[in-house]
Amino acid sequence: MLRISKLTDYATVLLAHLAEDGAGQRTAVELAEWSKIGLPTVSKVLKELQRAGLVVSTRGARGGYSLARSADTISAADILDAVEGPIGLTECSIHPGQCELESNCRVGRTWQRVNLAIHQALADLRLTDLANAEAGAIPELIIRIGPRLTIRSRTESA
Amino acid sequence: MLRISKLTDYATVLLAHLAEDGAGQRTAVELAEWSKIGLPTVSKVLKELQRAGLVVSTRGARGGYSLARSADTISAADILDAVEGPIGLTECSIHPGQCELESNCRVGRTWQRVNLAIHQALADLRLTDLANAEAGAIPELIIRIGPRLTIRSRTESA
DNA sequence: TGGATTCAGGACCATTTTAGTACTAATAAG
DNA sequence: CTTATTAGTACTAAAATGGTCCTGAATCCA
Ligand code: FES
Ligand code: FES
Repeated sequence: MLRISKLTDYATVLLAHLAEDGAGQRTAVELAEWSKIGLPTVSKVLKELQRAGLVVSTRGARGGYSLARSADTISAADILDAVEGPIGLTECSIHPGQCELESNCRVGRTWQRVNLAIHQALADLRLTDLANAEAGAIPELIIRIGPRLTIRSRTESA
Repeated sequence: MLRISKLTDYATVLLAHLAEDGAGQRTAVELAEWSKIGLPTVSKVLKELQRAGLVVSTRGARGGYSLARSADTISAADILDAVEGPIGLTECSIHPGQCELESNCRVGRTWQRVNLAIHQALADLRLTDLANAEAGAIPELIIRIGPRLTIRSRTESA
């Protein structure tokens, strides 16, 4: 359904680790060893995260990576966007007006809305929540599809 | 973010057309001409939809395709599942226990939940809604992530 | 200063997925 | 029997993904 690339999963794992207490700064090598992911791959992911501004890096001896901001302020959507880029839902959503089907097709716009809604929901899901999933501390979410539809979440008392 | 393959988009377009008033039965050729999608591709998509039980087909002269059930009872999730298959969110979700990272990784389960939630939301979004998106008739959605989190949608008065 | 460490930026390749095509068989109508 | 139409499947081409490697730049420290 919703497919998350391996790279994104790696990113989440790594970020979650960086978010741990006292993790502070870690080198790519440390992270690779800890995570059992290949070093080049870890490097690549971290570089992307750096470009996206989710982690800060220090070069040179005693360098490494650490979170750019607190885990509270990093959302699942941030991670997705960072690693997978702002990819459109359909071809048409990228080049509007160029699609032959556009006249017939009323769907594009709706998928778009759904996409947007999901994105917004994920924007409310914090790294903290991802990391502590088992603890179950997941906060309230509000999603809005288009001008009319709202999706809202709240914590149920189990 | 959420990426929908072209094929899925085609499927939606075609289904929406079949759902139109008085559409009844259409041949693959008609649908191809109407939609401006290549005939072989249209064929392929329709065959998949047939296998998934979303459309029924009649062979031979005067044959064609039509919806297997009313557009009310076909959900966005059905379409996704039909065309894209029941693909897991991450590698690990498919082969649990085989992943080296599993010990470190607390994320998998959460992504899983998110995925599930989205799927459920989409299960409440009907073909009817997709087809009439512009009319804005989008109903209430309820999403549940795990035992604790609930995402709920409702129609806002604009 | 110079060497060691560590990230930055690409280029690059292998594999998998996706999209699309083609061909043959089956089924039904007339 | 002939024609219309879907079913099944195999195949190819193109793109995305996952992963590697190399070269250069920053930083630290002796
Ligand atoms: S398929 Fe192009 S606009 Fe819907
Ligand atoms: S990456 Fe395999 S369990 Fe999370």
